[in-house]
Amino acid sequence: MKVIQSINLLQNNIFYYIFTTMDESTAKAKELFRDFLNRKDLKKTKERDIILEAVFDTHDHFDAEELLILFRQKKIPVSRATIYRTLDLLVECRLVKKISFGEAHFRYEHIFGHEHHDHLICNQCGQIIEFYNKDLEELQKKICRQYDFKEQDHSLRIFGLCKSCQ
Amino acid sequence: MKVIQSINLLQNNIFYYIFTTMDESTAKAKELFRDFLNRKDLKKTKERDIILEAVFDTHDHFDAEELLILFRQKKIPVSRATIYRTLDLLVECRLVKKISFGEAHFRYEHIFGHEHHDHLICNQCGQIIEFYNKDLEELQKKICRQYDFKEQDHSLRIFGLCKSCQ
DNA sequence: GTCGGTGCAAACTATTTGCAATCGA
DNA sequence: TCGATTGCAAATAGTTTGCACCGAC
Repeated sequence: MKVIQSINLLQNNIFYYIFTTMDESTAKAKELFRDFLNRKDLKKTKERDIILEAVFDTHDHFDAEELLILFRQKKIPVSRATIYRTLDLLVECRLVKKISFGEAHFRYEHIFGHEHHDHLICNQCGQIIEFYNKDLEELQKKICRQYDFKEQDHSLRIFGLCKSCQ
Repeated sequence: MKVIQSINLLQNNIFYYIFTTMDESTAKAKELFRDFLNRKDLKKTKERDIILEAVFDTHDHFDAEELLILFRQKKIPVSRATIYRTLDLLVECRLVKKISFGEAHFRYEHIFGHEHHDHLICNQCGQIIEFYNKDLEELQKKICRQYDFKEQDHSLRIFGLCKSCQ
């Protein structure tokens, strides 16, 4: 199911009409984000809306700069500072995950509508392969019990060479 | 077995004599580092020696700034730039591992004389618990085979609450 | 109207780099 | 000797922050 949706931006007396199709999980994420903002007495702004949509449109591990470039290309006026501030909020309400792939900066991925997964990272071409393994999850739970540790999140990254780079 | 060892530093016409005890694994690491430097036609300098020792003295996950502070306290003249440059070399020759615990900077740990291990990280007090699980290693190998992926390294971090913070 | 939000530029943190002086082989 | 290494300070990359203005409720 797709939902047709429009955003109106008024800037320098020019209206920007942006029509996008929004899938169900984006719609659900929006709802959750709205609830989160309400709970925290924060305001719903068009910038936060735009960023959430861009994040859920990207089925990839993006960084803050990439979002900024995307917005500039599309002539959508959202500043770098707002991107960082909004990503923090999205991480706080657990719609987005902040991850480090061993680079000098952070990447993000949306997690709503996605199963938890881990990553295989190719040291040669940089390709990132997502995988999920049930046994692995079980084993980690077992390890946490051993150490009396209450797990909240985890991240397994396997670095090496992908099939085509070997 | 401990080895008594001395380093002489000549700086501003003052000799600094630093006597340290060096355990076997540090001695072995030094040897490996020396070989690495030889292979690469790089020079053995007192700074590189000092940094290697400090790294192997620390049984913890330190960062570059902590090393610098340590050297300043002990009045050992080694610059920040040299610390970063030498850590890169130690990572390259696989005596040291560069890890990210989700902070804005990197940490390092020496790996020689240590079994591979993974980390439980307490979100409350910041404590880092190291663990090793054989089944986990096996399972990861199996996953790599599934994806035709040649593993070179991996890192599993489980974030949550340690026993005393729950 | 009242705060909270935004954009901008400046600040800040971690890290890297250019360069002249110094040092190791 | 001669190129590699060092320390310094400046540059860079990523991110955060102060502040004046703007906008959601």
